[in-house]
Amino acid sequence: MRSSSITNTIFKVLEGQEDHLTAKEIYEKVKVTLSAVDPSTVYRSLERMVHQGQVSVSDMGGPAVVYERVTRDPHHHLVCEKCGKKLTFKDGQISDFLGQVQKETGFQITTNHLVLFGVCPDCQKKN
Amino acid sequence: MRSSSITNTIFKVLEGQEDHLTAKEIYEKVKVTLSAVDPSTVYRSLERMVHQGQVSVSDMGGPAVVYERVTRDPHHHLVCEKCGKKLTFKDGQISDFLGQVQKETGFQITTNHLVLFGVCPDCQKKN
DNA sequence: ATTGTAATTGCAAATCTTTGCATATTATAC
DNA sequence: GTATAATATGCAAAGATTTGCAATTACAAT
Repeated sequence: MRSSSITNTIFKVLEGQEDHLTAKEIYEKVKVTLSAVDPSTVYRSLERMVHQGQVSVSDMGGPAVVYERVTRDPHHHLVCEKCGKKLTFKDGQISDFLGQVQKETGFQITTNHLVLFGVCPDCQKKN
Repeated sequence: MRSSSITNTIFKVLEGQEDHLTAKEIYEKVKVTLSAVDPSTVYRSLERMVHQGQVSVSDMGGPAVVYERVTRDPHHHLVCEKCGKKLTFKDGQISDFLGQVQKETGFQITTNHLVLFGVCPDCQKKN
């Protein structure tokens, strides 16, 4: 596997960021360092990194899917549809569930960043 | 809630279809009936229908997210990353899991069409 | 029926993302 | 090191999706 300059720049952008970023946001931030970079290059690099499992892509209910660096410490989210509040799960319970699915289906599960949607307690009260 | 002509046409398109459809595919099919319809209208209607819980939207690993009519009989998928093979779960085990999440978090879970990714047994052997 | 209000639609333009192709870069084998 | 093959990049163009705004349509209350 070759290591390209853009790949490294994308990694840095993702690491320097607490939140998840959309493809366009990543392109904007990469452009600060590599001002001549073409959007298509960033989009293609992201696609490659997702395919290689270095980066996860998820629909978090926002206007576009978001990307995040995959780490050794998987986590998952529960997002409130009404107010956007985000809960983060540690992997424990989720991976038990995924392990069970794996056992029953024979599939080797690769999902590493699950996003569930719901309505949080506060928003439930408001109805 | 008012019922628009486009909403009904989209429902018919989704019902007459076994598979999941992308927004663009839905637009193409709606245009057969309503030839003058604007793409933006279809995209906005889909967004509305998702927001109202009539339609689910999921990333199934394809080039774009896909839409499906929500029914009383929820189901979920396990998709092979390598060959695209799709397994369909009945709601049983998944809803147990979601129920548990609901109990632990207080969130009322609205996720009605979960998609997990993995590598199927056949593709595992090929490595 | 008429009026007032809110939701829906079409149009045009903007924005975001993808694709085809030629060039450049990197890795591999000799 | 040189040749060869594979991968990555930029550019331009095409395609998909979103947005702003004005006009239309549906609904509710009178």
